[in-house]
Amino acid sequence: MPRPDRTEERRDELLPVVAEAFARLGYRRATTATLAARCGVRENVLYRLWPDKKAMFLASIRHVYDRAERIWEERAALGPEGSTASRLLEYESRHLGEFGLYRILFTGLSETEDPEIRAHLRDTYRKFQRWIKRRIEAHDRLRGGRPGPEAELIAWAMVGLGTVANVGREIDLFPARVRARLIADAGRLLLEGGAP
Amino acid sequence: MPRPDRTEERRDELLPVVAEAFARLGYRRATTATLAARCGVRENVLYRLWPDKKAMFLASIRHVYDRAERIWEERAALGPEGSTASRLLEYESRHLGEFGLYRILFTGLSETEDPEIRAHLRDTYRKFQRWIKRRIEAHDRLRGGRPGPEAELIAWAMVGLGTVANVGREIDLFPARVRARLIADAGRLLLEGGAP
DNA sequence: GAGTTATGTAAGTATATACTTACATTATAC
DNA sequence: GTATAATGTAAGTATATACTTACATAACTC
Repeated sequence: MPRPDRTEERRDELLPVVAEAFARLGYRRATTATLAARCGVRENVLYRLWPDKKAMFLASIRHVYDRAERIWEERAALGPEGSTASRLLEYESRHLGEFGLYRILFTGLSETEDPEIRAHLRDTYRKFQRWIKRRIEAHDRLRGGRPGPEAELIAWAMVGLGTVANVGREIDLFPARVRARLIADAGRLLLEGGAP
Repeated sequence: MPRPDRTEERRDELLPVVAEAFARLGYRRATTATLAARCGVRENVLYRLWPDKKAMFLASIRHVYDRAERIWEERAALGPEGSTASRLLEYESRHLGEFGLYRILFTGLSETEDPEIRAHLRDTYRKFQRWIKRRIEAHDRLRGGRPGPEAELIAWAMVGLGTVANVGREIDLFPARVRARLIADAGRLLLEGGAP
């Protein structure tokens, strides 16, 4: 009898490394050679786990999103539901984008001509926004109706806020202090709709 | 005597085409071959106008930003100073990112390991934010103090709003109607600080 | 231990891509 | 018209990159 197939486990081991490389380098610059090197294996090992580079990238996006969401869920569970939204804002203002979610979504945006990548990005952005939206709605239910645009739009604006904050960190647009206030203050304005 | 040097004029003729290609395809996918083809010339003609591909890209960023700013200035000049900010919001909600500014900045973000590109992106984002900030301040002066975060932060949040709106258009995250409301409603909330 | 298949190693291939070179052609000043 | 340098054409080069193939080795079941 042959030795057992550990393909599944091997994928789970290597995917975080691959995802990190994609997030750091971007889709194009993360060559299969560098991916393999970072994993400490040869290229063909990766090709036994995924059919091609694109599949590695799509799996990476999924992985990074799932991990980020898991962390948020954990943070959310730490306090009462109604304050989840503001606590996450506070949390994000400190640990901004440390899961590489923004980064990997960004690099994907240069590949939007590929329909599969495009569809995958769309799904992920939508999941992201829906997650935020649900927290805003919970916040509204407990705090009373929020004046101003509905949660749908505010959630998208929050995605934008996180995005610019991450770009800012990426290329040193502003000091960390400004970044934290950006998330916290502008975020609160969006969340509370200008109410005191 | 030799024929006169038209290098300068040639650059001005080809730069819009090159910039468009970079904005559409991204830095990596815009190969020198495609750039030349779109310009209707051979590659070496481009290399006589710019030392390398990176220089073409940097010039393109400059070009796209300058053109976008010129358009905004024209729109701004159409009405009283204090309402410039809201009029531009309204304008942007309609003609969103038609100058490719967001697009070309985005593609550049995958190349931030190159110090020159990084510095150039930083400069451009800052110019962009400062321009918006000045309009917000003018708006504040005429409408009376705005409650909430200072113009500095709001201007960055606006950049984020524009960014997410453009990403949304790029990969069909939401229908055009939602996009317009996103810019208009969330934009107004940021601008007015929740005041009626 | 033998048979079987997963796993690792090393090298190879076809293509794409940034950039160059050699040379013919053209437009201008005199 | 002619000298001169700019401009256009065509091909070439060195390298990088996604993906493959051939083969040795290791681990598991019986």
